[in-house]
Amino acid sequence: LFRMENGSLPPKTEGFVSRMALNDNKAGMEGLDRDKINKIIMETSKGSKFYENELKREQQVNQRIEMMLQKEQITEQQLKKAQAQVERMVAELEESRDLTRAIVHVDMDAFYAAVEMRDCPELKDKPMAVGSMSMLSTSNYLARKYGVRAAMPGFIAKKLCPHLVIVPTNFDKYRAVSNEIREIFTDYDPGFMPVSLDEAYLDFTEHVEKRQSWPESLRTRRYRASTTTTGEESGKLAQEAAPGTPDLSPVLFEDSPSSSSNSEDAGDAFEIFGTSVEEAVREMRFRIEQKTMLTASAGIAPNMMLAKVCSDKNKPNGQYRLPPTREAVMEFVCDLPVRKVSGVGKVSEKLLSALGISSCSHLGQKMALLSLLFSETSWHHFLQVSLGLGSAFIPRHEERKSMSTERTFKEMSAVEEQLSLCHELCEDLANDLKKEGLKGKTVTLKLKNVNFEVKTRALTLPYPVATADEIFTVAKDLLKTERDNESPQPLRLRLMGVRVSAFVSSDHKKPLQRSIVGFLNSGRGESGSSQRAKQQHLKENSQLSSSSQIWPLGCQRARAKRLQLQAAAASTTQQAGLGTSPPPVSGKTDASGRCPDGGSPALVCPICLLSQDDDDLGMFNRHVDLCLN
DNA sequence: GCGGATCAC
DNA sequence: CATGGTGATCCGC
Repeated sequence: LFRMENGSLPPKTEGFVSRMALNDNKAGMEGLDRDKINKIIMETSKGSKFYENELKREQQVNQRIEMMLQKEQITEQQLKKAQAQVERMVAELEESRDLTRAIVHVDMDAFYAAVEMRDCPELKDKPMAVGSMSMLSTSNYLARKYGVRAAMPGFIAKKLCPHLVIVPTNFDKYRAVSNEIREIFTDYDPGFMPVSLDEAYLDFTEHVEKRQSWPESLRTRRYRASTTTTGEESGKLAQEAAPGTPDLSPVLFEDSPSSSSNSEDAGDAFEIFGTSVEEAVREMRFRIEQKTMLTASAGIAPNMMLAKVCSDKNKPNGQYRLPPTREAVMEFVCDLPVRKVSGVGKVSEKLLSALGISSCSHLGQKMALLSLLFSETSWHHFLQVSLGLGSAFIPRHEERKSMSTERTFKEMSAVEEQLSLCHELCEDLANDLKKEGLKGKTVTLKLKNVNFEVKTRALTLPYPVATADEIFTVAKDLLKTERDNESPQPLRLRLMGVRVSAFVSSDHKKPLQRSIVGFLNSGRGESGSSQRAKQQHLKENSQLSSSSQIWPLGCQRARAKRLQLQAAAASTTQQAGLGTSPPPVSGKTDASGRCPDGGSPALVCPICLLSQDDDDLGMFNRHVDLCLN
C-alpha cells in the first residue's frame, strides 16, 4: 500500500554514494555549486580503497531500506492500532511538556580555524582549514564557500580550493581558550554541560530570575577587559583588532557615541545589557568576544534539542530565541529538516527519506508507520522530536564508561611490528587510565585493515585491569586470535586501537558517593527546579523500576570500597587511626576487614564474609571486586 | 557480554 | 602520497 505512494528511492542517489556527498547541513554553505563540488569529490575519491568501502556500506544501507519497505506489508488494521497507540502517547507527552526553562546552546564559530586566524593575521583574508592533508578538523567561512569543510581530507580540499592554507592543530591552545569561555559559562550556570571544547548547554532560568533585580552596574560590561593579555603577542593582537576592523561588534561605534572620542584606547567603552534572557545571552557572547577575540553563536529554547537547532540558525556570531509557547515550538519544528536534529545522521536521514520523510512534520504524520518499522527507542525519539520535545533540564555530567586510544598508520603486516605497536597503545592507555585512577574489566581491540574494514574483539575478565602489562596480556591474545582467524593471510592493518571499559568504581577519590548524591537530588540547585528535573529524569530514564534496587546496592558497594581502602591503609602502614571508621558489616569483622580477635592475619571479605586465605592485598581487592559483581 | 553500526564533535 | 580519534549508544544476537 505504502509502496504505491512512495515506491522509489530518492532520485539523485542512484549510482551515487550519498555517504560521500557534500554535507551542506552546516552553516556557511549557502550559494555554492554543489554539483561541481560533488563531482570533484567523486573524481578524486573514485577507485580508492576508501571509496570502495563507502560503496559497500552504502549498499548495506540500501539493503536495509529494501528490508524496511518489505515490512510494509502492514494491514490497515495494524496501522489503525498503531495510530491509536501513538495518539495515546502524544497526549501523555503533551501532558509533560515543560516550557518553563530557558535552555541555551552556545557554539563557537569555526572554533579551531578562528583561533588560528586570531593568532596569525596573515590568514584572515585567506581560505584556511585546520588539520592535515589527510584530514581537516574545521575550516573558516572563506574556505566553506569552496565546499571545504570539517571531516574532509586535506588533499581533496586542495582540489576544491587550490589556495587553501592548511594549519596543523594546536590542541593545547584550543583547550586554553576553552577554559576561558567555560569560566564565563560558570557565571550563568555553574552546572553547565560541555559538549566539546567549543560547545556547551546552559540552563539560564535561574540566572535570569536573579537578574531581574540586578542594578545596571551588574549588567554593565566593558570592552576589551584587560586581564587576559598575557604576553606581547596578545598585546599586539589587541591592537590589530582595534576599532576599524570588522572583528569588533559594530555596537561599539553605533551605540556608544559617548565613548567614541577615546575609542583609540577603548578603555572607557562599555555596554549595558538588559534583564531578559536574550540580553543575558548577548552579554555572555559579548564577554566571550572581549575575552578571547572570538565569536560565538547561541540558541535559546525551552529544551536542549531545540536550543541546539536554534544555535545554528543565526550562525556565525548570532543568536536566536524560540519563544516558550507551544504554538511557536510547533511552528518552528514543522518545516525543520530531520537532519538538523542531533541524533539524526546520514543513515537515519536516508532511511526516513525512503519513507517520504524529510521534515519533522512528516515525522509526525507517519508516526504510526514509524512505530511499526523502528525500534521502540527510535520511534519514541522521533515522536519527541516531532512534538518539539526534548530534555528541559541539563543532566549532570556522567562518569566516563570507557577509555581508548587508537592510531592510523601506513600498512602494517609484520606480526612483530603489530605486537610492538599494540604494546605501545597499551602503555599509552594505561597512562591515561592512571591519570583518572580507573580500572576496567573489559579490554577491546580494534582493527581496521587496508580495505577500511573495521573489526572489534573484546574480552571481559572477572577482575579489573589497569597496567600496560595487564592490558597487553589480553590485547595481544585478542590480536593472536584474529591473526589465527585470518591465517594464512596476514593481517594487513591500517589502524589499531585498544579500549578498556566496564570500570569498577575506582578507589581514592569518591566518584561513587558523588553519583549517589547526584541520583538522589538529580536536579541541580536547590530551587523548585530540582523536583521537576527529577521527575523528568526519571521519566526519561528507563531504569525507573530498578532505582529502588540501585540504592542499597550502591551503599553496599560504597561501604565495601571504604573497607578496601581502609584495609589498604592498615596493611601498608600499621597506624591505628581507624577510630572514626564506620561500623563493621558484621560482628565478626572490624572496619579494616581483618578479624578482630587477634590471631589470624587473614582478610575477611565484607560482602561474602568469608575469610580470604591469601594475605596479599591485591588478591583481596580482586576478590572483593568479584563479589561486588 | 559481543560485535557491528550509527552518531556527535 | 593521502579519508581521524574519542566516547557513547543501540540492536540483534
